[in-house]
Amino acid sequence: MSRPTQYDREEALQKAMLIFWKKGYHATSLKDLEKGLNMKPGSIYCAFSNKENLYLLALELYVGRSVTRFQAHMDQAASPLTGLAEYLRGFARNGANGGAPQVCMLTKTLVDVTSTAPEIAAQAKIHLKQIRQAFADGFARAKAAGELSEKADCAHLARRFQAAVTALRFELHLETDQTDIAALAEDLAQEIEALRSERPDIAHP
Amino acid sequence: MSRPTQYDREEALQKAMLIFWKKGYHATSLKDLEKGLNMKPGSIYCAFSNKENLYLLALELYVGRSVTRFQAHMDQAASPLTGLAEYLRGFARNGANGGAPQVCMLTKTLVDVTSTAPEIAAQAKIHLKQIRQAFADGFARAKAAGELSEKADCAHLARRFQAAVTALRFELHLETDQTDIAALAEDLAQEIEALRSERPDIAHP
DNA sequence: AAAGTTTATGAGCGATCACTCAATTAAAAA
DNA sequence: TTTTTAATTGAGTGATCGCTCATAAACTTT
Repeated sequence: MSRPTQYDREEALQKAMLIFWKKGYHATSLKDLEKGLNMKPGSIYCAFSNKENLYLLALELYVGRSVTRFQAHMDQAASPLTGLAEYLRGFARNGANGGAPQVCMLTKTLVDVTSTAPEIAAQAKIHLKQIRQAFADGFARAKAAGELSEKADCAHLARRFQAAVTALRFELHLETDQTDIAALAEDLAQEIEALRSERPDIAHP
Repeated sequence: MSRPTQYDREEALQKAMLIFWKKGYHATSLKDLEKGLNMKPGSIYCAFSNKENLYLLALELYVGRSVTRFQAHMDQAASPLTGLAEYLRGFARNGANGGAPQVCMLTKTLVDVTSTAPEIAAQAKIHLKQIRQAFADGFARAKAAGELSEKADCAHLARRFQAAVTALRFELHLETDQTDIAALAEDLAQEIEALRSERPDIAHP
């Protein structure tokens, strides 16, 4: 079976993700990665093929974690709709989810590479859709729990929710005052809670 | 007075802005600019000092136009609050303001350069604040017209409005279906109109 | 025309880019 | 131990990066 790898692939990938997330695709050089991963160029290419592929893998890791975190949050929420609203408030609390006060990596990717690396952009759009689907599932749960009107359009609400998340995370990126972010998050959270159906248990006509 | 310049400075600057806006700061090379402006490297540096300075000038041009366009829109609106709501709907209509279906250049800048070109990021934040102030002025006009409660916090509303614009323009960037963008814009516009005070002419207690 | 002044030119600067590959090293298998 | 197999290395690839500067060109003034 020959010589085993010296690095931990998962660990290297996670480091790469953080570097890419912080600096962006174009601004991150192989030198940055060599230093950050503590790997020589040859090893990086042996392990991850090339910069673009490494970036795609980093994106995948990012999305997987995001979805997992969101679902974990929803599972421990008092109710689906409350969970969604709280998810927005959460951005204002800890300084950010996972300790990284930044734009969503997918947003950053799409802004960075849409006109220069279309394949990466296409993949990022797919990932955004995955996350939006997770949000839609959350709204569907709220509907099933009678918190939303039967007529509520979950896909539509999910897009709006994602827009709110995007905007909030962009404010985090700007390092806007904590107070102002909290106020914005509170506004957006209340918009979600305002969707709560007044008649929680009416079946269709 | 010696040899006159061959190029039109304003025109060159506008072209540079469009190139930077499309590709971003890092991804735009001097070659791109040489081609786009039809100027040789020496001339570009003679006219605009360096890439960073040219970018800052392009940003300034962008912001000036954005503010002007917003104010022109507000001046011809039926009422301030209606104008604000219509401004959001406007993004869904023409495919974008000025024919450029993209993220706001300031958003793009901040995502692109915050961790790699701090001076540009700092300037972009100042510009964002300028625009937010223009939005706040719009809300102040609405308040003066009795469309908003006396207690309304214009600065706070302006930040929320700007967040809505950011999110909407990001959707434009994604080339989301026209229908979905229109639905999102309509939602956001209605949130603005929902602020309309039911008692338009009550002075303070 | 000649002198003076400013702009335009583009080959080329050193630095850095993403990336390669022949040589070396380290482990498992024989 | 020897052989086999794969991982690691890092100097070096050509391309491109932002940028410079000596020279040529175009205009006004004398």
